[in-house]
Amino acid sequence: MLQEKASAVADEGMTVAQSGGRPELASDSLHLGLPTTPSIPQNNEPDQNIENIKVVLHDRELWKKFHEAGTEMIITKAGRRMFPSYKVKVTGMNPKTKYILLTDIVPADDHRYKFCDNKWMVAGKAEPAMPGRLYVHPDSPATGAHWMRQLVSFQKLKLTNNHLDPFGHIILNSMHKYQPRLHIVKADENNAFGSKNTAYCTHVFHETAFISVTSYQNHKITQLKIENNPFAKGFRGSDEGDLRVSRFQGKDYPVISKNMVRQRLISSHGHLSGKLGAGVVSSHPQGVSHYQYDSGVSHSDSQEALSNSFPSRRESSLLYHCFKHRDNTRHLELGCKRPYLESASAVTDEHYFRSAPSYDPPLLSHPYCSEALGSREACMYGGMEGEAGGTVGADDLPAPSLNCNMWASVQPYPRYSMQTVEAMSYQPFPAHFNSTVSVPSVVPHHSPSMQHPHPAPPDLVTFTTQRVLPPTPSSASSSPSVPAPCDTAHSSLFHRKPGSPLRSQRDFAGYLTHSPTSTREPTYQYQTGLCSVGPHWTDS
DNA sequence: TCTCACACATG
DNA sequence: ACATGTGTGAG
Repeated sequence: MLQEKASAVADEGMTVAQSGGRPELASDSLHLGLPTTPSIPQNNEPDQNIENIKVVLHDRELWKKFHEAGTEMIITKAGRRMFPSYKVKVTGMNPKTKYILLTDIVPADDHRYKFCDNKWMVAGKAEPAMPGRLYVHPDSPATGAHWMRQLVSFQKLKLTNNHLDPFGHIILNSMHKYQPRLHIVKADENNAFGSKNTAYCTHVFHETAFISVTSYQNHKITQLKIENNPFAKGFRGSDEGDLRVSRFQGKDYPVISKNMVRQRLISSHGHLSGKLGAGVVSSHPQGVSHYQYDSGVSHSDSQEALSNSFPSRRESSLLYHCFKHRDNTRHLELGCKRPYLESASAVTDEHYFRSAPSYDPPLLSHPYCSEALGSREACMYGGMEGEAGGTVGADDLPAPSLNCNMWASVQPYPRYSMQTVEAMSYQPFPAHFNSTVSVPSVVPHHSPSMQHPHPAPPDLVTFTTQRVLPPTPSSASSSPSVPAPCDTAHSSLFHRKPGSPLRSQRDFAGYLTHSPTSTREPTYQYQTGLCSVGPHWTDS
């Protein structure tokens, strides 16, 4: 089950994310001695809790190795897991409070890349973002005690390049750079998302950024995968690093792959010196704080540690921000445990990526499906024929039986603004979401222009928050060439339907995304609701 | 660039 | 034994 031991976790270098208003370097030593806010009783101040949560990236050293070489993640039609897998150690939660942990993967910039001369180069403008989907950890919602008990693994999350993916996997464009993010949402029944005190935090470990590919480009990456991924053991050389016996095509003699040869020819080139961004922090009085941490890599010798084959703005730093939703509206129930949802990263228009070194739109609108399902099973999706035993989630859990469809959007915020979440308005999540609603067929992800927003579903949840300013302007801009933070983000949450075997995949064909909002609005809007999806994608 | 069947890996 | 996660290399 757990490949990793808790003890091992503690010792590994990890990037620590911590809130609380003070910036800290995410050095290995940090998370060990940090006191949790002493004066605050965890039981009384939920919002405080979320700020006290610390998250450490598991296996950070491995992530760093990949990062230094320019991490690549394979994306396939059927969905491919990430390796290294995304696992975190969480501390500082209120043991009794319930939280929902989820991840999403947002564009890291607005470029398309190509691998030339053994290095990644910008090859043009990015394709319109895919519908952003969220991967909700299958254990969600669960108590703080549960999450803190052991590593939280998102290893079952899968990436796909199929724009019409029916499995709920996270959809990405090949040859684009992405940044995984972790979101922790307080899901206490007394403070369900959307309620006055609901809060969530977003943690970003920059060493987990990667470029999606359909086949590995950099042989260094291939080797790292082979050397470290147990499933690729078969490709490991007996002793010689590069030699291996081909078991294919009946060959039984040592062979050297093309990649190896190519790689060797090009081999030596350090190139690129990544630069460690200084830890930067900024917080907003209103309750939103947005931190950027240094990776914890020593500034001295490892300047190049961060160098990696692809251009990157902020190497190895951790970005954290926490939002307190201060609205005074009703709240949603959080009873759904399902891994994938639409996220806030979908692109809306051409300006989308333009801005964003800190593409970190506050994402969530998280209307959870109603409670009808209390069990974990209930939340796993149905229609997972392709999935192993119905485990789509991170950890062997049964399929959900919910049928929810959500739609949400987030407005972009200015690049250098501080994050603030102010007003939120929201409407109750439709009850029928729980049941078996026929899901619309496909998302008309009218790519770029969101001019004509998808008609808002009758019942939708809308959160409007005030625009937030990114923490630091150029904070770690080691690469000026990579500009922009995402201006826009909108998210759509996807809910699977109950495990109805027959309807499975097809019915799911659509999740949706689409954001009606203009990129210039000063506020964010999160909307959720049922929506139908259009049949075509203009992918390109 | 991308897709597929394949041998071999985990669990 | 089975289901499923790997990179390969031809197409």
